[in-house]
Amino acid sequence: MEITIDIDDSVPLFAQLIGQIKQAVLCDEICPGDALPSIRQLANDLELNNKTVAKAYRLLERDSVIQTKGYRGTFVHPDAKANSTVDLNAWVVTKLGETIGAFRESGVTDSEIRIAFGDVMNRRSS
Amino acid sequence: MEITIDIDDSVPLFAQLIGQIKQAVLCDEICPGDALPSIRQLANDLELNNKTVAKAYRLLERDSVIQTKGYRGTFVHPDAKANSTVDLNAWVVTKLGETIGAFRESGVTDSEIRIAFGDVMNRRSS
DNA sequence: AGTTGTACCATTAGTACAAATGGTACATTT
DNA sequence: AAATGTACCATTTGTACTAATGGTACAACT
Repeated sequence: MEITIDIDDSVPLFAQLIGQIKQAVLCDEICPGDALPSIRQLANDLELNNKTVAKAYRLLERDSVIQTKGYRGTFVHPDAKANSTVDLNAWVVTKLGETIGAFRESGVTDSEIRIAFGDVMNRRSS
Repeated sequence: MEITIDIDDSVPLFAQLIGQIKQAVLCDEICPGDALPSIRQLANDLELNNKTVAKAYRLLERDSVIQTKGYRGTFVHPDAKANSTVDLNAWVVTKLGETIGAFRESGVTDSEIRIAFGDVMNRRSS
């Protein structure tokens, strides 16, 4: 499995990582059960910070593309192939687009939408 | 009708204006058909910039609280009282809260929600 | 002992936007 | 001529977030 990171790309590093690992799963370069390099090791190979790789792994595990088994390492999830095609973000964008579209048609200002968005995001996290 | 603007308030100046005019409508201090001070005049009285007052008037007209009749001036909308209680922003916050709540329950990161939000907002404005 | 994922502490640089200000100009009515 | 709402040009200040970096520490396994 070859992973290439382009620092000059506008796509965030952790996002590039996620994309390439998903791609590798879809192309059968890595199969369910296969072990993935450890966070520290991959970070070292790609000359990235541990946190950057850890962030990618965290997101990949949430999407059930990989499975972390504590001290035993990280492995490709059994349903990785199916879950790599399911783009959670695409669903969020679509759903959010519908909602915001309705606002705009009602004459709500983009500025007001942004403010409301900020309120909603801050109220629940505190 | 007395309007008080507090520069030190965290509430934006134009928002204070909107709130106070709506309040004046609800309290019958100003009634449908009444003339409102012109943008320039009100800005002068309150020591605000023309644009700030114009912004408030623009939003108030969108909400059908006031009615601008070009060169003849600005007047209180016939349905002002009803429209002053309808808070468009509250509806936006509620609806947006439901949508975002669903995202969060699906494990979507706040960060990802923000990114998706940014994508949606930029798609149509450009 | 060494490695695993993970959780805290923190800072830096960059981006994006809100809010407000300022000036100029227009068409149209009184 | 004066006033109306409106539209465009622009800048400044402050905030808030992202992305990435760095360091330290933990419990549990090999």
